[in-house]
Amino acid sequence: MIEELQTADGENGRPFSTEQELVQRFHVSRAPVRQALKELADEGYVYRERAKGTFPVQELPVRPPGLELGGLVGFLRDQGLDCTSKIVDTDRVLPTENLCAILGLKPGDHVLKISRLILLAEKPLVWAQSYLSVSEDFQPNKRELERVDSVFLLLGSEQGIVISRGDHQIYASGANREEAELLGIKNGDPVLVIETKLYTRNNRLIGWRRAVHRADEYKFSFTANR
Amino acid sequence: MIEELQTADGENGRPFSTEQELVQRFHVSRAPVRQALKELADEGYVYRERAKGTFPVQELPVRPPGLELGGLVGFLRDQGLDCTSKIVDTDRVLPTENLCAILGLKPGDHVLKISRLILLAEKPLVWAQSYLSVSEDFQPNKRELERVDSVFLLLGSEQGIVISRGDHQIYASGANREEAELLGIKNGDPVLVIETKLYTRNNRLIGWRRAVHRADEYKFSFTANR
DNA sequence: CAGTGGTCTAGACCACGTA
DNA sequence: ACGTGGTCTAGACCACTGT
Repeated sequence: MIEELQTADGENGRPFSTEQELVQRFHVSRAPVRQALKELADEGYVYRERAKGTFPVQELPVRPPGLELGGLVGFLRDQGLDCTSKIVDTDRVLPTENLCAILGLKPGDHVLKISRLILLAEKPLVWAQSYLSVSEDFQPNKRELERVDSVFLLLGSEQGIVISRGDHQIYASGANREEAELLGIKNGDPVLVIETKLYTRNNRLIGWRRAVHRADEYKFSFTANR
Repeated sequence: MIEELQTADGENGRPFSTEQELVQRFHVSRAPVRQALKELADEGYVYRERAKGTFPVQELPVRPPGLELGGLVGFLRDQGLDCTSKIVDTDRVLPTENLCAILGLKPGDHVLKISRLILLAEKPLVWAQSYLSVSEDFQPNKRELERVDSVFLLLGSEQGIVISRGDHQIYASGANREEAELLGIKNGDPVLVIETKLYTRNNRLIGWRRAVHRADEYKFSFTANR
């Protein structure tokens, strides 16, 4: 029902449309109409006011990127940008003490490390390192990883593990030597760091990700409602 | 109904609770139960799988801050932190050319400028400048602004204007002279900048905000589902 | 197969703005 | 007084998962 409503409301567009009208127009009961309107409201296409009505939100030109987990390359490419990614390194490694603490691992546990450089027009944009606490038989090679552009998709299809939530920390910092070298900037230049704890649907902490972004030319955009 | 469910599900807690059980336990029909469960799922307290059941998400200790619009001081204070704010400056001003373009203003229109410094334990943490395209009769003084900790609350109570959405851009940069001075850091030190376009419920672009955060000691945290 | 959540019907009453 | 969205009742059928 929601799909029909989206198109239909796009057509007649601006003025408004009450639940009653939609019930009659689509010959359905009130429940699906309400659900559809609820979803449209949640997504920011309309806003609703009790006793007043439902009003379309005007001129939302493009849907903002939002905060996808591990879909940056695909997103940028969808925008028509020349975005590629290159696996710097991937291996099963012993986590550092710090990482053990974050992920609650025992010393001796191994994690899958994936270090990836995302390039925009051949120029380094982001250096992302993911550490995943997953079974040993999930060890994709470089070629596979570069093909899918995100480990998380592979995790879903091969292991049935869905990353459903991320706790993000964003901060600015100065690039250290390694970061500067990979990103092609100078030591101490400002960088934007996003660190994310990754959770599955049942809230199991399954990994951690650290993404270092070039400060110039990169702005991280998203929309927050409410 | 949702409130009862939250407490009730907190009690019996871990195992699970089907819609049917809740219907019987609370002597209500399925609709409100479903709505309540939907909300709990949206907020990340439970996750639901078709034909399997509803499962509580384990150990969500504190609700993450999220991206409140203009509630930072209050939020930090709620955490028990010594957070205060100081109005650096407030006035009706002529927007710069750049700001005119962003807000779609005509030259000659005035905007309300509010420059505020947020301090954590007496030390500068964030410098936030808000520019609001609002009626002339809304001109709160410094005292009022410092009392409420956010212009947005005043906007709601005095003008009935609700800020319901923000388009954020986050990036790292080096502090310029003015920023460095206000934040007590050195010129060129990394800072985290959050620029936000502010929208009302009917999607009218009503203002713009630029917040410059000290890079050290400050991490911007939030949670993204899906 | 029985049980789950996802969707739907066809009603009902309420709180709240607008006129 | 009327129309709006918010909430609720009491049913129904379906797709899917587990046994």
